[in-house]
Amino acid sequence: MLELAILGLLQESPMHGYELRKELTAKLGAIRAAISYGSLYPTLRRLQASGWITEASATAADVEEAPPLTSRRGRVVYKITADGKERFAELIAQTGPETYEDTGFGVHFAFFARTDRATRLRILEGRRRKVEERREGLRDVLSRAAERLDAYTLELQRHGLDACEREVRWLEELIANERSGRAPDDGGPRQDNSPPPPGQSRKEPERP
Amino acid sequence: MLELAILGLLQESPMHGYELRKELTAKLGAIRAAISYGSLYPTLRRLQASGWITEASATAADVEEAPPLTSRRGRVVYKITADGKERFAELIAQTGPETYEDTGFGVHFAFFARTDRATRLRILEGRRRKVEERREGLRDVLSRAAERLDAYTLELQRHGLDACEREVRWLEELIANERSGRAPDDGGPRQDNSPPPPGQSRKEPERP
DNA sequence: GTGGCGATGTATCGCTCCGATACATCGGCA
DNA sequence: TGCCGATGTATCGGAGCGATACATCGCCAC
Repeated sequence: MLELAILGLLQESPMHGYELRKELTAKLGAIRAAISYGSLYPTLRRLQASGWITEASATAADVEEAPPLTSRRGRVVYKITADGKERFAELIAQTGPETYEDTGFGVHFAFFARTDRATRLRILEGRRRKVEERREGLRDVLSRAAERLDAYTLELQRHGLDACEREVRWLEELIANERSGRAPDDGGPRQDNSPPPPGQSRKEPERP
Repeated sequence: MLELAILGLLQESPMHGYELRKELTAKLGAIRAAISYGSLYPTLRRLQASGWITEASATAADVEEAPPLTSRRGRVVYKITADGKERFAELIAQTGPETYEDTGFGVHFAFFARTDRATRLRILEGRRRKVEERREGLRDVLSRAAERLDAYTLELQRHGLDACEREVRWLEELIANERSGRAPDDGGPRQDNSPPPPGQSRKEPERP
């Protein structure tokens, strides 16, 4: 998942680790806590070994005349390669079981602007199915096993059930919007060729 | 976290691995997917090595007195020890940063019936703080960095923000109930000294 | 009766990711 | 001048997951 997110961000512009983490946090803040460096750096190394990204030290220009005695460690700027872009396209389009899990879904959704509509629909519907299953599981527990559980546990289940129901409704809306050709926050359908979907975004919405 | 959950469940009755997983799924279904055996068995081994639980093979004789749905199979039944109960009490009362994380909070909450009121309040307030911080982070992104993000990413943030606001409200209610001495789903206050939380539970609510 | 099949049951392996920790540089300001 | 918080790179141990393997049980179709 991290691999996908990193490739997606580097596609927008080259970055060094610290920056990458901040952008990652901003983009994925809704679905997970800040990424750990213990995940980030090893993943960057792996991506580099696979040839999806390259390293371009920023020291040369920055420090050129005064790097002397102290072991000045330059920032390492990572840049996506052509292979990396291919890899991203492959990852973003392929859907497996974990695509519908909380984190997996969130990451895929965060890059929907770079995903084609058919894939978007597939993912939204897969996620809906997943959340519906979870919802049914919670309903079962609440109706069939309620007497075995204490009041706090039941309250937890109720809260979880509520969250599931809300998410399903949210997904239904998104699916309906996709089918009718609207962007997530547009007010209505578009049948003309005016400024495409993005609402207030300055990023290109569909195939970049 | 798994350690705490297993000790908590085994406190109610001895169980074998498969059963434990099912109970775990029922109890924690609202906060996490089914536990993996790749986590469960190694943890059981660790708990056993530490002396918190003991292994009691359920063969012939055992099965006859407790004949649920199973038969005489080479199952391994785990049972909590006195040390294990102490360990559980220690874990359930101690709060660290991860106590307020999604999973950590959920597990602690699921055993609130075995937690004293002061600790319950501490945890609920810590969690509220955590979720509020998350909420502020999302608001910041939505107000300050909105133009940098595409419509889908923004929609994700909005949905996350909504979930945060809801959870804070939920926590406020729970905190108010705790302060006024009500169980999570009771209809009114209690000013006598009858058993604190249990609602309709048949389980003993406080120190067993 | 017997063959298959889904539920029950125990177990391991490789992997991803996290949290803690260490260390170094930078700009500002007291 | 000295301190501090933000920036920045990096590793280590461990928790938990998903895939996989394998064995037994109860039951129903053939």
